[in-house]
Amino acid sequence: MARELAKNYDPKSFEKKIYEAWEADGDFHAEIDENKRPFTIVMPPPNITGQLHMGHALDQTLQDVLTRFKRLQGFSALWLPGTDHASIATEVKVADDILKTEGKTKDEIGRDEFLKRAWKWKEIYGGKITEQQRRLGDSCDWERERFTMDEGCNEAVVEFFVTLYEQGLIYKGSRLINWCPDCGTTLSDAEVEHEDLNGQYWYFRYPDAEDPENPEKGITVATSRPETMFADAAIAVRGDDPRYVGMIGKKVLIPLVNREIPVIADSYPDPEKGTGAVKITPAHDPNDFEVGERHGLPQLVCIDFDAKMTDVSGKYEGQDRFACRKNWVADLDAGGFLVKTENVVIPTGKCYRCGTIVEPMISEQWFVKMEELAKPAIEAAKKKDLKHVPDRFEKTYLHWLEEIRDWCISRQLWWGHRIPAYYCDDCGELIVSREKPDSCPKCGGKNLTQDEDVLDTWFSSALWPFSTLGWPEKSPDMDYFYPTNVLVTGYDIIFFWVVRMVFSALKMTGSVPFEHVFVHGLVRDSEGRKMSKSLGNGVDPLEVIDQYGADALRFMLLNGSAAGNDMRFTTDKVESARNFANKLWNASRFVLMSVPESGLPLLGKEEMAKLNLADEDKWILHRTEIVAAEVTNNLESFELSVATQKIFDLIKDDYCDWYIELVKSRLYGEDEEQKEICLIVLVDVLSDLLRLLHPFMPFITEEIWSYLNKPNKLIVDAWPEGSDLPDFKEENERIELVKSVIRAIRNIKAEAEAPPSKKLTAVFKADAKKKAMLEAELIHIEKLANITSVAFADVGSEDSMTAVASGVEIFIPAGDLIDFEAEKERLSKEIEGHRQNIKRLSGKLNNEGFVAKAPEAVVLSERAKLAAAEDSCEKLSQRLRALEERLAK
RNA sequence: GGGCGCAUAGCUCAGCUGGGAGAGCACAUGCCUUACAAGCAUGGGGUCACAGGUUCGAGCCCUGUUGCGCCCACCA
Repeated sequence: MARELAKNYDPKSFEKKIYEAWEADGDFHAEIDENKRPFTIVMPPPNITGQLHMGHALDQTLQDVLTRFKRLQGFSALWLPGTDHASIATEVKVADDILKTEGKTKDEIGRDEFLKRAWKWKEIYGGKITEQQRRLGDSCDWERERFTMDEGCNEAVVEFFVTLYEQGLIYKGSRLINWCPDCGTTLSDAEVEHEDLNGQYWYFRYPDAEDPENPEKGITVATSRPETMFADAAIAVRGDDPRYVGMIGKKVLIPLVNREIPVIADSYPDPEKGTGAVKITPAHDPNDFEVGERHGLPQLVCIDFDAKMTDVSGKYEGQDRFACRKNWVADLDAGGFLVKTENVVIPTGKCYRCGTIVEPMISEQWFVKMEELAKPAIEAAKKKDLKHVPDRFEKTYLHWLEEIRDWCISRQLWWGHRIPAYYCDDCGELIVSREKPDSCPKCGGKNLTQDEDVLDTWFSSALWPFSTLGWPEKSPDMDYFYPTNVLVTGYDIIFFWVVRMVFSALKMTGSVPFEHVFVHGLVRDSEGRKMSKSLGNGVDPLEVIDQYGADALRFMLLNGSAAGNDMRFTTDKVESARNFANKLWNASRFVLMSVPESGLPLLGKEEMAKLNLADEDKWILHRTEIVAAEVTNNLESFELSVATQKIFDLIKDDYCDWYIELVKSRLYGEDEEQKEICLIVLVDVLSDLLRLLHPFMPFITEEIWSYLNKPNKLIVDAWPEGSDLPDFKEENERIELVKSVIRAIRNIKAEAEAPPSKKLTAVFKADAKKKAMLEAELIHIEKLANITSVAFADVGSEDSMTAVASGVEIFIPAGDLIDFEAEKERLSKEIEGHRQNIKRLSGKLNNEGFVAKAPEAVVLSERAKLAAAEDSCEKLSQRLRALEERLAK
């Protein structure tokens, strides 16, 4: 062959070139093709603010493997990429950037100008991440790339919002919400992270309104947030709590404030907790809010949106909530109202973006009513229309849906989809509409103002699997590619995103958005810690790619971690993957070097079977076929790491370590016909290996493929689907026998520390059948075990080292190399091993239960093992006795 | 308070529906053998956390225990 592979495997020299060729030729582009079956994955859109990290690398690699596999299988495989506008995260970054570079705040710059900057940001950083994805080898259809805030997505969001509103599933209301004082916006429940903080309970006495000076009277309550006392509306106790039954209906005073509040009976207080009496602050606690609703209590607000105290807090007005807490407690203590304190762990809600402690606030916001929407999503999982892989994650999914509360979707931000609601400036009428109305339908006024707020990012992400395919239009893509097949994502995002996509899709498209949810874990650092910016322990995938190549990184991420489990990133593993790539490179180089200038005839499997194939040819063809079938199976069941391991073994062990070595004698021999035959097989099997490995290591396989004079590129070639080759039973048996004999001889020689240059011969004692098998393969044994000559005899010379392999007794006359004491020990150890094996097996076979109940095949195979062990044991024992006699002399 | 995961070779981890444990790295020994020293060959090393149970048979299924980790939770 004219071209030879470069001497060294250097991924840098071809990865970029290969990717550009794929992209330029449109190999990633999926067309609607009625002759093909569709396969669709919609990519979880990375945030435009982000850099590609190891988590992305894993997530994307998994998707790419599935996509490339299906593409090779002949599907019209669509992997649809895109990025997410990431409302809060981006807004914070852009605002920081403006403050840093221009010294202006968001408000100073104004909404319109801010949005212009944000779009510019998007152009710069959104493009960065897609460049990084190209480095990884992502075979996604860039022609269909989308953005969660592009026109189509906006249309989908408006349609979704208006539809839900019209059906009464979106409402605006004054409810208790999570407020981040730092980000200045509401958060959904999912955006609040819980952390246990050391805190305390303060026990304060609320004096009896009728006898305020009497320290024996009144009610003591515990609180972890004393600063909310200014907004207390009642003290609640259980109606049947004997301690407080007499107080119900009476009034107490908020200490120092001296405002009267009632003592009410409610089911909420738990007599076991605290003092059994609870202060009720409807505007600052979700439970209290509900109690307040039940009893018609006033909703006083003592903390404002900046986390500062309001005017109901008297002299504390304007103080920060935590500063006030400190001062207020001191004042209460001085006033004699502090009964005691108790150190406790307080579960605290924090903003998932900035870590600020979330303040529950009462506020008028937009909500999605969840109960009705959640039901079909629960059903879909239970009916297995939606399948989680591994299935344990279904629990996470169901748990979230079953506990779900109404979803607060309005955000006090600018960067995002603006809520399609309009207010009439004249009469205050609220209009929700797909288009901005010309006039107020109620009063005819022309002055309409759109709601200032934008929607939660996840409100648009929820539509991603279908908004990207053209919905709400009845697009051909929707008909063909939807519902999608697989969603690949980390377990940390199931409730943020997966549940929302499912219920949104069921509502709007009438079907689940994807059939499988393929869940993966986190990539941790080498010590098992989460990679994080603050720890500075993140590993940049691009640096790894620069050093080892994208294929090595991908292979490392895929190999040796079970689905859904976290994995550790170590350079060891990347190196090992790179070494494997190097192995394949060199094996291919060897094959290509051997192919003649004139080329080889291209034969199909059936034609090849008619050639005068050697045993090893048939063996490797068979092995490849078996592994191809297994790997297909593994990939279809999402067992990607098992699949990589099998391909690894096939290439390294079977092809490189055995087949290539077995074939060398013919390749370097004189028989031109045999030379050509083994080259045909070498190339054919190599082609299949490249096909099998391509989804995992796309670059190196495509690069090597380009040297094989194939009519098309590997990426669009075909998956090895199996053929009608016979099973080559006898040939395989012969090769396995040869392998085991070679291993035994190598073992003996290694034990004797014989250098390979030492000329040694071998004598075999074998029955007629095995003798015939071995005679047919002698050349291999001589070459691979480094033996100068082999003879068959009934007994080996006394100064031989001995082993038994598959019933063949092997004698290596080693003369001066033998240390007889060591040889004796070696034999004894070997015999002991066999004896234990015999004991175990015969025990098993003497067990009537086993013989009666175990499958026949198992019994037969155990019998065969026993016979083999007895045979080996017997032969080695004879040998040992002879050795001992000789030593005795 | 509820749920989930993990415990297998010195280290990092595989092990599909139960039929006597594998890989990579590390270690030891011998090799520059014309694809590969980013390599080749060979070897050592495991009561599969513990205790019960089911089964002819358990790393795998059931129950309990211990240790580590994660998630959820309205947090007097």
